[in-house]
Amino acid sequence: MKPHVFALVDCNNFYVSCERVFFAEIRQHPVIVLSNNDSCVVARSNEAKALGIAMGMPLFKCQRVVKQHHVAVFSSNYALYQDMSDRIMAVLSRFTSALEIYSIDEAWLDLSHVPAAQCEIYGQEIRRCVLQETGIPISVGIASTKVLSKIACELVKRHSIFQGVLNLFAWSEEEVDAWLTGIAVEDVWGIGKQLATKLRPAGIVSAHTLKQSNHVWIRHYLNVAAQRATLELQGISCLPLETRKKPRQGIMVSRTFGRIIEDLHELEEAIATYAVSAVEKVRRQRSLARQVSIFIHTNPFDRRVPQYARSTTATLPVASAFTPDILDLAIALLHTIYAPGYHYKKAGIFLSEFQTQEMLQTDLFGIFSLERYMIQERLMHVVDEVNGTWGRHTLCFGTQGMKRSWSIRQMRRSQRYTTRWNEILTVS
DNA sequence: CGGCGTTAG
DNA sequence: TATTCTAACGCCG
Repeated sequence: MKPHVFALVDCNNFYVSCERVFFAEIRQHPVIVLSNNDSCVVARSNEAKALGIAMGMPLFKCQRVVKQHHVAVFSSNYALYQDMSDRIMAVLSRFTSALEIYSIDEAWLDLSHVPAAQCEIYGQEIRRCVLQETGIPISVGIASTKVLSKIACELVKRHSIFQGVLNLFAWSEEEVDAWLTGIAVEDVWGIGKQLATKLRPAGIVSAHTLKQSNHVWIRHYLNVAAQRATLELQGISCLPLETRKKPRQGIMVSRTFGRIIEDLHELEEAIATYAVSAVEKVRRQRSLARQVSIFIHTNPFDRRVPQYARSTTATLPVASAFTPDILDLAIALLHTIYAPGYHYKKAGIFLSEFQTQEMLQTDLFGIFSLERYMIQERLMHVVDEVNGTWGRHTLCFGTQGMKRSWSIRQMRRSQRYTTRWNEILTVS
C-alpha cells in the first residue's frame, strides 16, 4: 500500500493577512485583530508577536505597547475572513481530489498522487497560486501523517529558510529526529499544557522523546489522544483525512454583551437574537433540533457585584427547525431562570439532539401534520433567502428588538469588502 | 448517560 | 472601563 501523503496548508496570521490584503499601508507594520467587543487579541502579525503581545491578551493589558509602537488595531470582521477562506479553499481544491477543511484558516490535502520528490515544488505552486489569487500567504507542511505535517508546518513558520514549504519526505529519519528534538512536547498537536505537565516528570519533553516512548504505556499513563500522537510521530497514520463534512452535533450561539443588562425584556431580545441565529445554522446543515438549552450569567471577573449564573434545558416533543418553535421555548426557559437585580453580562443558547430532515419525514407520518411542517419549512426557506440576499437583519422576529443597544461593540471593524456591494474597495 | 476537563483554532 | 467564541472527544462516576 502506498504511504499517505498529507499536506497541511495553514494561512499565516490569517485575520491579520486578510486585513492587509485591503490595506496596503499596514503590510510592514505591527497589526492585531480583536475578539468581540474589542476585548481580546485573537490575531497578531509577526511584528506584533515580536512586541510581546500575547494571544488572548485583553487589549487593556497591552494598550501601552499598542500606542507606543503604533500597532494597527482591527475589530474582527468575520464576514470578510469567511469569504477569504472560501476563496482559498476553492484554490486548494484544484490541487487535490481530497480536501479536508479543518478550520477557517487550515486545510489538509491528500497529495498521494504526487511523487515524493515532486512534493516540494508542488507545494510551492500551491503557495504561489493562493498568494496570487487571494493575497494571503500560507505555509505548507508535507509528511506521512497529520501530526508530522503539523510539525512540518510549524517549522516552516519558525524558519524562513524553508520559504513557506517543508516536505519531510525529503529528509532522512535522523534529520527529522534532529528537528523533532527542537519541538517542545506541548507543541505536538493533541498534547496540551496538562498532558505536557504529566509527561515532563517521565523525561518526555520534546516531540523526539515522545516519539521514542512506548505508545501502549502512553495510552495507560495518559489517554488515547496522546497514544495517537505518539504513533503519528513514528510515522504510523491514525488520523485519516476526513473529507466528508459531518453535521455539527450541537450548535451554540452566545455573546458577551456590549454593556450590562438588568432588564428581563432586554435579555429576551438577546436570547431571541441568538436563538434565531442558532436555528439558521441548524437549517443550513439540514438538521432539526430536539433539545434547547439556554444560559445567562453575570460578569465573573467583576468581584464588586453579586454573581448569578443559571442554565436550563428542555426537549421539544418533535424536533424542529422552525424558528418560532425554538424561540418560544427559549423565551419560556429564560423566564424560569431570570432573577431580577443582577448585572447580566453574557447569555447563550445551545441546540442539540439533531435529526436529519429526511429522517424526520419518514418518522413523522401519523404523528403530526406533514402539511403544516412543509408550510413551515417553505416559510423558513424564504426568510433565509431574503436575509441571505439583503443582509442578516432584513427579516427579524419582533422579540429580537429593534435597537439592540446591548449588542457587541466594534469600534474598528474594516469594510466587508468582498460581501457587501456598498462596502466594496474603491480605488482613487 | 451526564457532567466535567482538555484540546484546538 | 475593560478578560472571545465554538466544537469535539475522552474519562469518570
